[in-house]
Amino acid sequence: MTETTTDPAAETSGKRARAKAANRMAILDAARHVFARLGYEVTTVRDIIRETELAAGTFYNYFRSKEEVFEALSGDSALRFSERLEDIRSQATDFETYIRAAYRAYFNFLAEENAASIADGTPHMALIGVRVDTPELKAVFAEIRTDLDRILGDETVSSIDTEYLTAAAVGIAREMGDHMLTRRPVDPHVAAEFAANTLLSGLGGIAVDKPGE
Amino acid sequence: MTETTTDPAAETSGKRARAKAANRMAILDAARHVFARLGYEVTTVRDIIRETELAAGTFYNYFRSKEEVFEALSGDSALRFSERLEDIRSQATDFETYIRAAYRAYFNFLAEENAASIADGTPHMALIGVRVDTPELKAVFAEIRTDLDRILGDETVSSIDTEYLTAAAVGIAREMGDHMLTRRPVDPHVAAEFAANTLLSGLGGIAVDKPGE
DNA sequence: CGAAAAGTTGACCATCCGTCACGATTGCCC
DNA sequence: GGGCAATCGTGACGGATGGTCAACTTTTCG
Repeated sequence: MTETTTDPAAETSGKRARAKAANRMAILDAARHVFARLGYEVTTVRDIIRETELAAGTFYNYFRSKEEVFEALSGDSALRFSERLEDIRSQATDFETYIRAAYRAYFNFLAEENAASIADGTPHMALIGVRVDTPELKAVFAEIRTDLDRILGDETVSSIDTEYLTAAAVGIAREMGDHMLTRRPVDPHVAAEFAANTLLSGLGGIAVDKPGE
Repeated sequence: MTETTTDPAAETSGKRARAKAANRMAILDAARHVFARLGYEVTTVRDIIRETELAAGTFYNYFRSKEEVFEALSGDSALRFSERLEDIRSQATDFETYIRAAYRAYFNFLAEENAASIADGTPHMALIGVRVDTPELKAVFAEIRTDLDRILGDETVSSIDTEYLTAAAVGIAREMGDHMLTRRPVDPHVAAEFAANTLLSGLGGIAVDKPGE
């Protein structure tokens, strides 16, 4: 009984751990706001820490640099999307179903994550001009490729370059996503259908433009 | 005869203009090297200027920041590609011909521009992790969209969302381009064919994988 | 309760950015 | 040629940021 608090993932075990979590969260929140207000490039670590109650030195107990904060934010985002992909993966067994569901999920996700920025006029991080490939993002791409490998392995005999196929699918999503966010109103459904039709049938799939329905 | 040197675009009019051009070129060359050697993010203006014979203050007579140098380099690159697109535009009158030629041109261009980086192991700027949308790049995208507007206007009756179509085409190119550059050997032909088939026919176009020829 | 551990603080030094007064070089007119 | 005005390069300087660290405060736990 020397170790009573053996809760592995206890929500708030001690005062120390609670403060640690709160500080980390405060820095991330401040960073989100400052990035949106000043722009990522010109933001300094001082700008971020000034938005909190903490001292300059404390920042470096949590992150090594401004870039690492960005990656944490971006990583969280990628992780949240990865969870949605999980559901899609388990339910879709053929290529078309998977692709349609994945694009729907992605464009909806993008619209939701940027809902605040869309309401006021704030340009969101995706549109600031830089696009960073974090490890978490690459991990999501790898998951998608694994999914495609599995699905296409069942479906077809000819060998397909799934690395390129994944790249094409991801490229369509990323580039179209930027454009979708600039439109008013933002319509994830239209974007998802367009993207899926393109990847499934190319120009032919989008030219006929759903005759019925 | 008071104005003898009325050459509008004279190559090297005076000593002053020659030095100006040489200095600008020296800074751009130095920047290219330093970006490749140290990485774009950590490079400072001092690092760039130290690679030249110039003083620190002189840098700011030519560029306002490191970012502006990057945009100049990237802008030049976009302009060079735009010239190739010019030829394609004038020759291609249908969608398939245009798309195939454009992808071939792009992936070849990408391979050529990064030939040096491919030879030694230097990771090139496209792969450093950031991707910046310069005005010149956006201009090229706008050109492509105009081309598609014209070609598809002739070809089909149904209205197509050419903004999204351009985004999809561009997204495929950019994302696949990154992957192409990581392969050894770099094969622009394969990449171009894959990209074109995807945009033209979607999965169907790449699954059958050219039976003849 | 008291000592060790963990964490916070803010000052500190090195570095970088962007500016600017000064000096040198060039263009130009007589 | 000679001399003046404009242009441009120079390098030091003020301001600001990055990252560190010794001292201090708070929590944990025996």
